[in-house]
Amino acid sequence: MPEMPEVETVRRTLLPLIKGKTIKEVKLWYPKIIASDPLEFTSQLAGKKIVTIDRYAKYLLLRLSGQLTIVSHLRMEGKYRLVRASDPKGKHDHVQFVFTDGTGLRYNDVRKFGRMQLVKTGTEKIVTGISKLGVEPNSSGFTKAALVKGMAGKNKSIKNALLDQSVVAGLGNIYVDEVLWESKIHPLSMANQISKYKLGQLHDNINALIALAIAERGTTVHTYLDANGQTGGFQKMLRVYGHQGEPCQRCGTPLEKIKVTGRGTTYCPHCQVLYK
DNA sequence: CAAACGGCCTGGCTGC
DNA sequence: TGCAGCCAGGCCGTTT
Repeated sequence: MPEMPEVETVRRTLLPLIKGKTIKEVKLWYPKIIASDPLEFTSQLAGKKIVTIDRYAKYLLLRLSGQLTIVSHLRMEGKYRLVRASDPKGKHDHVQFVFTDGTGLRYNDVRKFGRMQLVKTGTEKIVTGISKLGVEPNSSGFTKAALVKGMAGKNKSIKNALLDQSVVAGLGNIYVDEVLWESKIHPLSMANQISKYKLGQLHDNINALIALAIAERGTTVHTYLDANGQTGGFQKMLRVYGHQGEPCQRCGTPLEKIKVTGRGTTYCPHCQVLYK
């Protein structure tokens, strides 16, 4: 499940594969992946060149000539890879950008959750999800004060508040569990009841964890691969996610797995403090 | 307005 | 072996 470190790794590995290439045509094998008008998507992209790739939180922004941007969200299992355009379509290949040099950028997504949308560059905020995003870890806007203020307005669990993207943008289920363990905060703690001091620690841990995960090229737990088909390396550093029943690495207490508003949540019942 | 919840999807796993 | 049922979970639209 790509979260911000995985999406950043995709951005870095994909860019050199496609930068400067010109789109000849777009094949939509499963049009529902396109959140904007599919016909307009294919017609507008013909003849456009890949200029660069940016990222905002978990969104990839493919910058094209003609002031166009493809906003792409991989959701759970979306993947990009470069192929020969004539290669047979795989079972879960849904979109192909055919380049003038005979190669093709394939979008593959087993669960079909991912979405792409074509917007005019600079108007990305018209995309529903982007309009509601808070600040990214390790960005200038992500200050301790911003985290404290954001959480003060959240009458829900810290787990839920970190997953909703409106205060901190880019964390998903894995890194939220990891950072709450690191910060010794129980996932069911109410976001607006956690002390300023504790939120300060959480802030520092979010920045450190995300930076480390990006340096490790993300986490592969189920099916995540970068644009070169490589796995990440952070999974070996996970402390709680996927380790339910094993002893906490700090205190030895068996880690527990619970549901927090429908999401699997692993934590240490002994050393993660409940604020309520 | 914020919070909660069902739906979207397929494959892997469990239990009968 | 077959198969129903559950789980994985980010985000969106709808309801509360």
